Parts: sequence; structure tokens; C-alpha cells
Amino acid sequence: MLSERRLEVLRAIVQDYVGTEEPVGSKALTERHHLGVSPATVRNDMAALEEEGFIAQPHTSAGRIPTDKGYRLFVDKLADVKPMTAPERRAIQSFLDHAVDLDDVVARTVRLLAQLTRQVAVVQYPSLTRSTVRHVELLALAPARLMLVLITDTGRVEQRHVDCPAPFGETSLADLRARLNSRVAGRRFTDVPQLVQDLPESFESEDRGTVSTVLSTLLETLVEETEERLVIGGTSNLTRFGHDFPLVIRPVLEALEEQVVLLKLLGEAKDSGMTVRIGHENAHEGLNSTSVVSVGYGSGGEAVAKLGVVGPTRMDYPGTMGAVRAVARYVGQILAES
Amino acid sequence: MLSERRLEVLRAIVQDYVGTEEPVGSKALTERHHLGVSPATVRNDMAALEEEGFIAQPHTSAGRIPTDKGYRLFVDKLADVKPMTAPERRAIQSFLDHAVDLDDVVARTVRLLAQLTRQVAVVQYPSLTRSTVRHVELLALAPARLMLVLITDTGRVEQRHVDCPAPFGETSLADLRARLNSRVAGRRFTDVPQLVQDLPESFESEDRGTVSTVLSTLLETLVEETEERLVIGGTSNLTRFGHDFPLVIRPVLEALEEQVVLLKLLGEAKDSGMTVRIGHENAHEGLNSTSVVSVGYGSGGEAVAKLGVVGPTRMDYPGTMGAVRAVARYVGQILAES
DNA sequence: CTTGGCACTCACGACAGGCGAGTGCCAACA
DNA sequence: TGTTGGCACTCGCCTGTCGTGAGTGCCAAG
Repeated sequence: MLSERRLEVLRAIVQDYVGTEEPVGSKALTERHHLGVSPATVRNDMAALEEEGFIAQPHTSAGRIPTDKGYRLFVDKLADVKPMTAPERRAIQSFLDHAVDLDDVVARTVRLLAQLTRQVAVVQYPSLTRSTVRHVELLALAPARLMLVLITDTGRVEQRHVDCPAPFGETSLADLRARLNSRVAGRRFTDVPQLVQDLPESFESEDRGTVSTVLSTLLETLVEETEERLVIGGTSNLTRFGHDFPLVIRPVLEALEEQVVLLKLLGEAKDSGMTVRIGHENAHEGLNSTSVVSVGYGSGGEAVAKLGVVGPTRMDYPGTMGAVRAVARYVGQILAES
Repeated sequence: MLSERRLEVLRAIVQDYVGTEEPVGSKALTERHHLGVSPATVRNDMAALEEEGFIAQPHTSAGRIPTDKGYRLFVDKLADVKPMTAPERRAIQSFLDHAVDLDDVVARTVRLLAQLTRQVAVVQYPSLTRSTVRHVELLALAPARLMLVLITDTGRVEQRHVDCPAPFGETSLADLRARLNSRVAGRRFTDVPQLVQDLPESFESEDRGTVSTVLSTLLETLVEETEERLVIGGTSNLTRFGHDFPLVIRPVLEALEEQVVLLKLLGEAKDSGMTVRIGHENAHEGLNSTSVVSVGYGSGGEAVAKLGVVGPTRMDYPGTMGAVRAVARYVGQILAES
């Protein structure tokens, strides 16, 4: 087991390396942190830490840098989440309060997160699967053409065109709209299929085809939108990555463009509490030199989606975690109010 | 005036430089293009072209590279838009045909454009100012809380919450919804303000406050959405930029994150026909080493929005222009159908 | 277990020399 | 007048050498 002081040395190495981006040596360490021991002692500790795989040297006769395993230990045992200062909290709140609709909330959140952490921010739209239906609207575009609009309790709006097998009268339309809403409004998405199952039967035979078509479009929309949407921002912060720049940044940008990858990334995170995935802990290869800090957020106690940031493994974990947590909290509040 | 052959030399320089990314010398030129003259002659021509400011040398005793002015001449006089091949056209069409709604059309367009040109793609959402209202929907969320949903002819949906000064009955709601739609449905956005001006007067005094609030929210939405939304993609293609990478890419990424900048960029482009802005022709400083190829697209003859790509000044102009034009054309078709 | 001392390693920057692509100029030629 | 080959010159880039210094590992003494 590692002694108290060795953990202290590891903490110091992480902090210095995050600050300077340069391998940190024994002498510099003792100078910048009052550890009360000499460089030689620190060297012994470093040897032990390296033995255990927490730190490594890029090349002989250079200082040490933390490994993924080292960061892991740092995050789990040595670091506390750094709470936001009062002014920061106020800034977050007022920035988010000015949002006009859901799209705007998400857009502002992503900008905010990118700015606070100076990293790449990812925000998932509130998930439809856990949401409930607020309203379903049907409009006639043409005699045999309808538009279906679905509104969720989180304020999300989806619309689809429906081509009907036969013309559909205004009365039938109003009828369908009313019945549909009385059945599904306020219900969970997952419950909708059963709730509308027998609806076609209650219509005149000439309208049944259209009703079925509308329903299947509705159900399709639910399924399709289960693969949820997300927004990213702050990609210019990638330029802060390091010197070995082009090689690292390329796969990261590519991964960030693949929504699927990001969704999987967020999906792997715990549903509650904050998740930190460091370097090779990320399944996707392009993100092997990045860390992902993510957390669920939601309007009530329940998380409806996730948000987080992607940055170099060499990041300020306490600060980043603090920012992510604070933003998630406030977004949850905003959603609850709307 | 420049002789025919000198223009030919310029064209050859542009083509070679775009291909190799390296300054091109007189000898290499005569080898790769059968100009029918010797390197010495080409050198004379190059001296003349440099004199006129069309090409430059990065340093003495290196080959020449085109200047912004050189690219300008190339685009205006020497290059033809390269049409897409038949298979490419089919690929474009089938890819876009699978889109399910407007968001999807835009998302697919941006991916397609990025892939075809291997550059950064920018697609503006169909503009609301030139669009017409298809339908306005009002829903009661609570006795004194409404949701306003605006649907445009391009399939765009916007929604807002409205807090009413007084409770608003279901009958009044249906009434307002009906009157509102009968006035504005099918009308241009710009006409809406006059059309609804006198609407509050026709309601009971107790409801007038609410009606006014609803109307002002509606008008606000129009104004707000005049600053139009856009989507970008293919940022990972920025890594192809060149060797002097980090310095160039940073401001570009920053500019791309600022929607305002991009909107201004697209706004500066001609309304009809293709616009190419090369290097310093772009007002925004961060984009001084990029070129922007943009074109309007729309469902009918009229352009409702723009799309384009951002890439290094050293880009394949004919190919890029061909791709941009083709994509714009097909997107227009898709919008017309929906 | 800690400490100072010491020899060793090795990345990095500076400097020098050689190579070669490319240029400008000039004199000769059609 | 325009084109061509020849030629000297420039200068970026690559390579190799060398000195410097930060950092290490090991060891013997406290």
C-alpha cells in the first residue's frame, strides 16, 4: 500500500503537470510544494509510484507524468470537486434564465459549459423515452396529406408528414385529434403503443386506413427519436490540447462528429452521479487521449439526459467536475420551471 | 494584358499547388503540363505574373504559390465548375431522399457537403422572413399558461411559452386559434404584424390582455428567428489544412463557433448564383486564410437560405463549386416536395 | 527511512557544412 | 520580339556534431 506521503507526491505531480504541461521532476516538486522532505526522498517515492504504474517517464532522464491509472487514483481519492464561487453561480443562472425555448436552453448550456471549462462541451437533448406527451397536433396540408406534430413535456417538438391512403375529412380529423390527445396526453412515451392500439376500430371503415397510417407514423417518430439528439460546442478549445497537436486532434474531431459515438459515450456513464472516464477507459479509440466528465440532468429528481465535457486527460478535474455539476443542476431547474 | 500562355501557366500553377501543397517551380511545371515551352520561358512568365501580383514566392529560391488575387483570376476566368458525375448525383439524391423532416434534411445536407468536398460545410436553415405561415397552434398548459407553436411552409417549427395576465377559457382559446389562423395562414411573415394588429379589439375586455400577450410573443418569435439558425459539420476536415496547422486552425474554429460571423458571411454572398470569397476578401480576420464557396437554395425559384463550404484558399475550386451547386439543387427539390 | 553526493543518461538547442531546387540574368538564336 | 540554354547565385532544409542541463538511479552515511 502507498503511504500517505506518496499519495501527496502523486497529487503534487498531477497538479503541477496539469498546470505546466511539462514532465515534473523531483527538485521542482520540492520547491513548489512544501512536502518537508528532500528531492532524493521524492525520487524514491516516484520510483515506487512508477513501479505501481501511476506515473511514467516519457523518456529516460525526463520528469514524470501521470498515467491514466494515476489520474484515476487522483480523481477517486485525492481530489474534491471544486464548488463554483458565488459570482460564477450567479453568472450561470442568469445566462440560462434568458433562454426562450428548449433549443435555446440547450444551445446556451453548451456554450456556457465550453466557456467555463475551456473544453469541448456536449449536451444531450432531454430524452423522449423518459418524457411524457404533452400534446399531439394534426393539421391538414391537403385533402390526403397531414402534418403530425408531437410536443413533449420537456418542450421538444417533432413533426412529420403523413400521406393518407384516402382523403380525410375535417370532422374526422378533429375527431382523431381529440381522441388521440385524450388517450396519450400526459402519458409516457413507452406507454403510447398500447394506448392507441384499438383506435382505428372506432372509426368508419373508410377512415381506418388513414388512422392506422397516422398512428404508425407517430410510433415511428417515438422509435426514431429514441436515438437522441445532442449538441456540441467549444471545439476551438481543442487547440489548447498540446504540442503533438495534429495527430491527437484529428481523431477527436472525427469522434465528435459522430453522434453515435458520443451517444454511446454518454450512455456508458452512470445514470446518477458524476462519471469520469479517463483516457483508455473510453471505448472509442479516437478518444484514448481524452477524458470525459459527464453527469445526468433532469427537471425533477429523475435524470432525463446527460451532459458533459471532453478534454485532454491532463485536465483540471476538480474544476471541471465542479462546473459540470453546477451547470447540470441549473439546467435541471430551468427545465422544471418551463 | 496577360498573354494566353501566361494565363495557362497560372492555371497550371494553381492546379499543381492545390494538388501537392508545395510551391511549384518552373521545371516541374513544364514536366507535368505539356506547355510546349522550356522552363526558361516559363520563368519569364512567372516573373511577369509575380510582377502583377498573381503569384508569390514564400522565400527566395523557392517555387511560386498563387496569391488571393491569383486564385481570384483562376476562379473568374480560368476554371469551369466541374459537374458531378452521374453516380455522384444519384448518391446525393438518394442520401437526401431518406430524410424524415426538416432537421434531418439540414443535418444530412451538411454531412453530405462535408463529405463530398472534404471541407467544412455550413447550411443555413430556410429563412423565416421569406417563408409563409402554415399554421399557428395554441395549447393550454395551465389556466393562465399557453404554448404557442408556429409552423412554417418549409416545415420549421418554433414554440414559445406564454404567461397570460388572466386565466383564459377553452372557448376563447379555440376562438383565438381560429381567428389567428384564418388571418395569417399562408401569409408571409413580414405581413403578419399588420394582419393581427386589430385582433385584441374583437375580444371581450377580460381576454384582451391575454390576446395581446400572445400576439406580441408571436411577433417576437418572428423577429428573433430572423436571425436565422445554421448548422456546420466536417470540422475534422480542418486537420487537412496544412503544416502550419495550429496557428491557422484556431481562429477558424473560433469563427465557425460564432453563428453571427457565419451568418454575416453567408449574408454577404450574392442572393443568386454562386459566390466565392477568397482569403482576405472575407471580412472576418480569422477567415483570412480560407475561402468560402456559397450559394442560395430554395424550394421554388426563390432562394430561401444559403449553404456553402469553408476551406483553405488552396482548394479545388471547380470540384468544390460543382459539389456545392449540385447539393443546393437537390436540397431545393426535396424542400419543394415536402 | 531519509539524505547528500555522484556518475550517468539523454532530449534539446546551437552551429556548420553539403545538397539541391529554384531563381535571375545574359547571350545566342529564330 | 520572343524563346532558349547556360550559368552563377541564393537559401531553405537536412544531417551530424557537440555542449548543456535537468533529471535520474544508486550508494553510503546519518
